[in-house]
Amino acid sequence: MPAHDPLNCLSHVELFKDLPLDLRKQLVKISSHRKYYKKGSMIRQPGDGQDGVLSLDIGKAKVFNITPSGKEMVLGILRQGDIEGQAYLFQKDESENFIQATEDTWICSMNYNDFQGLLKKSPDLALRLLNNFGQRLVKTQQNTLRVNAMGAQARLYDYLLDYSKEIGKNSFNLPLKKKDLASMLGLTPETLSRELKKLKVAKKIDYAGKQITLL
DNA sequence: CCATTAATAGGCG
DNA sequence: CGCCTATTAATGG
Repeated sequence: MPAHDPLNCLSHVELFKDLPLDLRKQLVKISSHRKYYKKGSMIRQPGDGQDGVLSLDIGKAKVFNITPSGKEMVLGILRQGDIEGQAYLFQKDESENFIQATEDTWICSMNYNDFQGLLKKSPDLALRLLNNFGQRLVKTQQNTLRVNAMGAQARLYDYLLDYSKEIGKNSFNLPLKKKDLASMLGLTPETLSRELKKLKVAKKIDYAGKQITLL
């Protein structure tokens, strides 16, 4: 792995990408850069005492929590350039969720207080953060709606359409394991597997393994 | 190889 | 539809 360029790392994050140079330099100063997390290791979990916002530099991670009945509920996934932890701007609590690396992953993180100090200096940054947070809210609401009001096949198909739209391709690889996708959609892996097959038979999609194509 | 995890299939409530 | 179990595929040492 080549030497890490802090400025380059920030360029992966849409939130920071176009900030004035001096602000980005300040961001670099207050960040901890490219912490390595082996595949399968926990990046964060409740009660670990970590705070602040983090950005995923390289790799992939899933955000989830455990339901009262002891089952894992996947809330979402983080891909390159995604940030997580804005919630600490609005509530002082530590993370209630688990974040686990699903691949070998490098994380850059920023201390909460330092980050907030920078926010005060940059209305631009604050505005972007707010928008980013708002987008996430919409996504969360959409998914809640899906889980509550749609049947299994409908919410699976809806998710696929959504994701396809997000990355701008109608053929793609699932960014999660199917069991994790099932968890995120509130399905069992078995149901997901069956509904995928039904969609295939119905000629709405085609797939092989994680490779999905919308028809 | 063996062990573990993921994906799929089939049966049942 | 979820839960359970069995079989198979894929992965890792």
